[in-house]
Amino acid sequence: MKPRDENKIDQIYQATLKQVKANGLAGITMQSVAREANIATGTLYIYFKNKEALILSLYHVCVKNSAGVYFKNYDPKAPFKVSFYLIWSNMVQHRISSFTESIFMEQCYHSPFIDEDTRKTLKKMFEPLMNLIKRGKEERLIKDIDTFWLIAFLIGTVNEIAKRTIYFNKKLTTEILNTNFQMCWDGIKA
Amino acid sequence: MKPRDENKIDQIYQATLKQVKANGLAGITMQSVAREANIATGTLYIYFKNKEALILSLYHVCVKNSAGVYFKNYDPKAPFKVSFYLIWSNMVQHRISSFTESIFMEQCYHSPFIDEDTRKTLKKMFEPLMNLIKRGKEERLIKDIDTFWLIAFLIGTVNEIAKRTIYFNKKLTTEILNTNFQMCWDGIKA
Amino acid sequence: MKPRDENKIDQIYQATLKQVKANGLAGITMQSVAREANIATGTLYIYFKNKEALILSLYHVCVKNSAGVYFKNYDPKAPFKVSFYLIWSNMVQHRISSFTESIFMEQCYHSPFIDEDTRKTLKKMFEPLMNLIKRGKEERLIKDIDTFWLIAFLIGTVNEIAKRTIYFNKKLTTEILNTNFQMCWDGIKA
Amino acid sequence: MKPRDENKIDQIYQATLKQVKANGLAGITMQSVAREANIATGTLYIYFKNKEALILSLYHVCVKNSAGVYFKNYDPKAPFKVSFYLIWSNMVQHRISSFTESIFMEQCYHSPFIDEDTRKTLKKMFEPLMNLIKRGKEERLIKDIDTFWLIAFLIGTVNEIAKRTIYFNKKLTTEILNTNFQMCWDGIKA
DNA sequence: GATGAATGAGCCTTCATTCAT
DNA sequence: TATGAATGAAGGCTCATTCAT
Repeated sequence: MKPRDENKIDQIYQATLKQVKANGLAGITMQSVAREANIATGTLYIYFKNKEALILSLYHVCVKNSAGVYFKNYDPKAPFKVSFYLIWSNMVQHRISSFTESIFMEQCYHSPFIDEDTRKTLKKMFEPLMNLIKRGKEERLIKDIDTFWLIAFLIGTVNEIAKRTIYFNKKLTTEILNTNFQMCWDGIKA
Repeated sequence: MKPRDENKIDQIYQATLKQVKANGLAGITMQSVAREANIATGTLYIYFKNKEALILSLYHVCVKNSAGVYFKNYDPKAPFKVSFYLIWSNMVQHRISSFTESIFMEQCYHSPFIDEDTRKTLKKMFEPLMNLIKRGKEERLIKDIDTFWLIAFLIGTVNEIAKRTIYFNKKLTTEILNTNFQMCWDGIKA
Repeated sequence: MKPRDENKIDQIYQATLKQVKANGLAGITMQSVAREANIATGTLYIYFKNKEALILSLYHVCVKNSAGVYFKNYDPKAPFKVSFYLIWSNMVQHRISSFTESIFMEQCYHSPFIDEDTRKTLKKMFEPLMNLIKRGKEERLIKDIDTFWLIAFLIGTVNEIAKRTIYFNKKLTTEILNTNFQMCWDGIKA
Repeated sequence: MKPRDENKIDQIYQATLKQVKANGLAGITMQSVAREANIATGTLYIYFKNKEALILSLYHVCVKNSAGVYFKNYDPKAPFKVSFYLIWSNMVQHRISSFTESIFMEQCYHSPFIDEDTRKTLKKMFEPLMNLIKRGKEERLIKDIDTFWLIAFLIGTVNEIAKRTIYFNKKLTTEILNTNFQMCWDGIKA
């Protein structure tokens, strides 16, 4: 299942995301995805075994993409706050620029498509962040709270900032980004 | 004549929520809801015009429920931090205890079932919170940041705490609740 | 199955006819008939065993009504042409004034509701007419053609006059009636 | 790729007509039509948007067919009575040979499937006949009666002859045809 | 008898999947 | 490989009929 026209797979992914954004996960059909991707219905089944495989596969790609972007330019040797700000703002910006993917992932989370196993791989992608947080605690820069909750705090703010930027059609200026970061930092700093 | 069993509506609501939790919004069918509610398929249509009406109606009930609980015991004359803590912990606890409803609302948000209008009514329910935040700023207790982002910060943390409590099967002790509140408060306090 | 409120049966009949006129035989439902008749659905089943029984019963009533009216004031001893004119115009006028019933009967004719037996009873109701025609032939007043076709000719013109009067919203003046009769008479007279 | 089997449309039409003849318009279901046409239910929806579209479409085809046959071999320059006989007997014969279509059209007429517009196009198809009738009046060959009623007379007889030929299983010999025509002609001739 | 809520079989329609070209 | 017509299982919904009140 690795046919030559790799580019066509991306067409299918994009078509799927577009459909999910427009109609929700419940609203996508193989025909509508095919139509959106400008291919025949049957062609979908050359690239993906079935609907579940398509969605699962896209889900994995989205998760991998996220993780990749989150840690872009991350230098484990840079000072803690610099690294933390970098990752935090990477996350915010990626969730905004790839908001369609975020919606898709969110919708998948409780769907029958995603099984428990798939759900857990998500966790592993955040290990670099966990390690950074641990280091912050060791350096006495941030509160001595269970890393689990520190990350919850961090992700929660990131998600909501992204959501609201999109839904309320806000422009996320550097000033606003920094203001939000300030709250987040004040929340975790020792 | 058999009188219309008003409490049957609640049976249907509960059945719907259970199905959504198990299979996602995309996975519910009128038959599965009916089966879960121990009624015939046709009976569903006595109480709700169609599937969309059922979901929309349940959505409204959930939203109304939430707002009601969020501001339970809220006394606008109490000191700011007391009120803020009350509402914040109400939100966390309600989102945990009614997690199924939360999932449902989240899934609805991007579905074709919920229209723009419905989406906006949601906003109004949070006005008491907005007023409290404004008061906090006037009393110089919290940062002078756009209320919009202060609320984003607040809700983001609340959501993620609830999510993780459920998904990772954590017990939310008073200690953990307070630790999380501390982060949130440090984030917004002046 | 002869309950006291005979009047209610007529309500049901009228409601049925009204529904058939509005939506065709395919369009009637027991609930719509009940609603139109201002009774509960269940009540229908007190007066009629089931839907088929209701329709069949109404069909018979309509047929009987027709036959009754067709031969109203008919005196077998009156001169042939007088009798013929009387019956012919009775038929035209009845089919117009009871047009809803005519539609109903026509729609029934090819429906699964009406069986072969029922269909044949219709034939018997026209025996007086057949006898009159035979007499006309004996008196050498009308053509010596198989009575079967003479009646076909007669009924065909009657039906079409009635149909067009209704569909094209014509007013059937005595003049027009007589003009049409003239054609019919010229057609059959010896 | 399997090309769209255009002749399948005719299979569907024939299956529909057969079902209507057997069970009436009220009795047809998409599954029964599909089964009769030896295709899957879903295939019906490739060729017709829905049940209404199928019926409407078939109705139009039937009407067009009729009009085509009615005026077959009609030469406007031929003597009046010749033309009149031609059309009259065309009508009789077509209504008999395509009796299933006739039943279908009749049943449609009062159904919710056929709207007012559709009903009116029917009228236009008879314009050549109307012109012939007018010519007959100008040539003083037929009675000076409103064309509307002359046509009513004509169609009424045609319909009833066809109906009875079928229902009573008669063989329409040339002799019988001519006998009937004689009545019709005597009815309208000046 | 009268009511209308409840039922569930069955209808119309959709859609994941297959298959002939 | 690509196509899209064909399939039929399954979903939303209706409606004849029953039944508790």
